[in-house]
Amino acid sequence: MSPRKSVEQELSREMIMNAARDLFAAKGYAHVSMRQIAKELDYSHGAIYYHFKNKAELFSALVENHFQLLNTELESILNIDLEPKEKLEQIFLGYIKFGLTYQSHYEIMFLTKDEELKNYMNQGPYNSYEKFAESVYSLCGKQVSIQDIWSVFLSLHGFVTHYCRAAESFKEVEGMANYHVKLLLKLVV
Amino acid sequence: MSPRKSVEQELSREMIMNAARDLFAAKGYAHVSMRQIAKELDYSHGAIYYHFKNKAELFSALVENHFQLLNTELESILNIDLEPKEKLEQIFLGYIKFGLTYQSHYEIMFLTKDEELKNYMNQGPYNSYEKFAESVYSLCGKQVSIQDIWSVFLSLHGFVTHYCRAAESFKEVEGMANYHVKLLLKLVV
DNA sequence: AAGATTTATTGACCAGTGTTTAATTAATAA
DNA sequence: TTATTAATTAAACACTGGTCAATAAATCTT
Repeated sequence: MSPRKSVEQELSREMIMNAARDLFAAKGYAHVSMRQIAKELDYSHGAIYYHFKNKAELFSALVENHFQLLNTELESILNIDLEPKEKLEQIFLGYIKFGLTYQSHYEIMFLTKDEELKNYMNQGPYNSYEKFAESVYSLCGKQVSIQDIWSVFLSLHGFVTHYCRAAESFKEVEGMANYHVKLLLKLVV
Repeated sequence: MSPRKSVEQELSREMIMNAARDLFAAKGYAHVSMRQIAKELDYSHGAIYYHFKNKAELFSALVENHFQLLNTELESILNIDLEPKEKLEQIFLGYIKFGLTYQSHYEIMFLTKDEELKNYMNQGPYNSYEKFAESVYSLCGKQVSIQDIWSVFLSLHGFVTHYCRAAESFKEVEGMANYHVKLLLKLVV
């Protein structure tokens, strides 16, 4: 029996999450096994259960993380010193950039179909949208309706979703993204 | 051993596809087994293999079907006697309606992540988009660019995708759909 | 009615799954 | 140095999955 290996860095929740994230994103929740994740890390699959109760909990820890990241990104754009309209544009673009830069995250956050997982999801999507909507609302003055914001959000979501499925990087579609954003901007200002 | 049952209607490709469609849509490709499909039909799992080579082939037969249906729907809207602008609106709305009425189909057509399945997909999505884009182009005159059409398509796609994931019926979101469509219409006329 | 053909059932195979458990070892504290 | 604790492993359990060969029944053909 091969003994517990002596390593400088023990297995950690973070290491597991990093490995799991990529796998989940690439193949989807159902197609990734605990054994695969463990293999990626060069540990035995049982080891993961020391750090996470089960597969679903590991997954939901990822989701939690990703929504935080999105919120941070949006927040930081909000803090840049720009004209409202410019800022709005950057928010739109920032949303797309986030989605396509962290496709793995985005898939997990918004494109998960699995019923079992939905039970593990919390307020994440709702909170992130709230933040987005409030930002947009405050940047456009009053002449924009809640519905308009929602429509714009869905339109951005459509862009990200499509290119996520095609697995294209943000760089590859940056031109298109700029165009899309400029077009949508017309709807709210 | 229970004998082969005598029925007035033998198992057919169509019957299998009908059962499979709903299951695939509800749970996704990976979560549906040949045994489940068979159970739904009250046949043994082996029977399906007489009609389809394997699971992937059954799935791709569905996809083929669904794109045809979408094309037919768009075609029939095109043939209604309406003002260009009205027609355009109906096309947009028709797309959403299709997506949410046949959520099963839509999932399979545009939201399938599975790599294995992608190999089985043909020109379906491309052809359907072509039809959509040409219709839009011809209905708006020349002042609309290819890029604009693509952006609008992605925006419709975003709407459908979101409500597909939430599993809401077209009736439930019809008001929202109308609003979304009217908004997008501003971008092309 | 007999035989040939088509369609279904069964059961087995093998590969894979999430999870739990009992060892077992490495690191740490006393 | 020893005892203790934390981390890891291998093995087992109890499944589910797709696929297919053997077999049987129903139907069609003659």
